[in-house]
Amino acid sequence: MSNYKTIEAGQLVNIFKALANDHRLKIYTILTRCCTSGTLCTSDEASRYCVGDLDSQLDIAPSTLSHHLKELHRAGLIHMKRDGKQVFCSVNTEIMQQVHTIFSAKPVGVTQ
Amino acid sequence: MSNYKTIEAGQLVNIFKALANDHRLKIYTILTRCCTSGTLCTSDEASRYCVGDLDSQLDIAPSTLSHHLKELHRAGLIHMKRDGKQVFCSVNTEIMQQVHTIFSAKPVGVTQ
DNA sequence: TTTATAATTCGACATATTTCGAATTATAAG
DNA sequence: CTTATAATTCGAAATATGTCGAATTATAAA
Repeated sequence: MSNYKTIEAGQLVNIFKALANDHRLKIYTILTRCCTSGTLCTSDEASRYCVGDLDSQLDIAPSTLSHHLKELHRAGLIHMKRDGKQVFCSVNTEIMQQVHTIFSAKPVGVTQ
Repeated sequence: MSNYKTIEAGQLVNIFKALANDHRLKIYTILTRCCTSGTLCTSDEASRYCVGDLDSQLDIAPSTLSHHLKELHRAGLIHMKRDGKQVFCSVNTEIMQQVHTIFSAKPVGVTQ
């Protein structure tokens, strides 16, 4: 009935599953920080990190990181794009917006 | 440095863990719906459901529901208060507000 | 006090998740 | 073509989570 965007309940639970892990939440947090605190930033200049750069901040095996990135990607939380030998990751700001909406209003914007 | 409220990273992961399950997300969604769609509602009149009422909507054993409610409560997402033989549950709107904040701005409001 | 109702705790079992190392794929450089 | 670098896939092992039924606790009613 409503004409604003909603997240389907099944997808929402996958989003929470994806963020329900220390390493994945840290990855998402790193990708979410696009600029230094106190500086200005526009919403669409999300930061890009290649997998190797993330790995250096995480103390887990590359295969484990790869698995976690796949989970975040499956949930639609991040973008992944190969550029030469490297794969670059960035947040999906659109999904971020929608999750934001869910926590903002009652009744919640979830279709069942 | 900032003087607005933040959620500590460890708590945040527990919040996501709590919501990362079909049954628990449904419980939270039920509690979040304080009024019928289209009617007015003020933010602090969150609905109260007793455990038995939730159970009738969920198709799980009472012991399982009890376990899930404990998880939601541990994460700080819901309040639980006994009134006679029954225990009534309602959302913690303050936490809801804080999670909302996390998805609204970059850099995110998480202390590490 | 005894009985009934509401909810929780406990222990056991099944399923899912996390993690790693080894092997593999993708790409670029020599 | 061969070698090096970046990342992924696969299989196995350890840990965590979800589920139930039986027993227990809390409260109210008879």
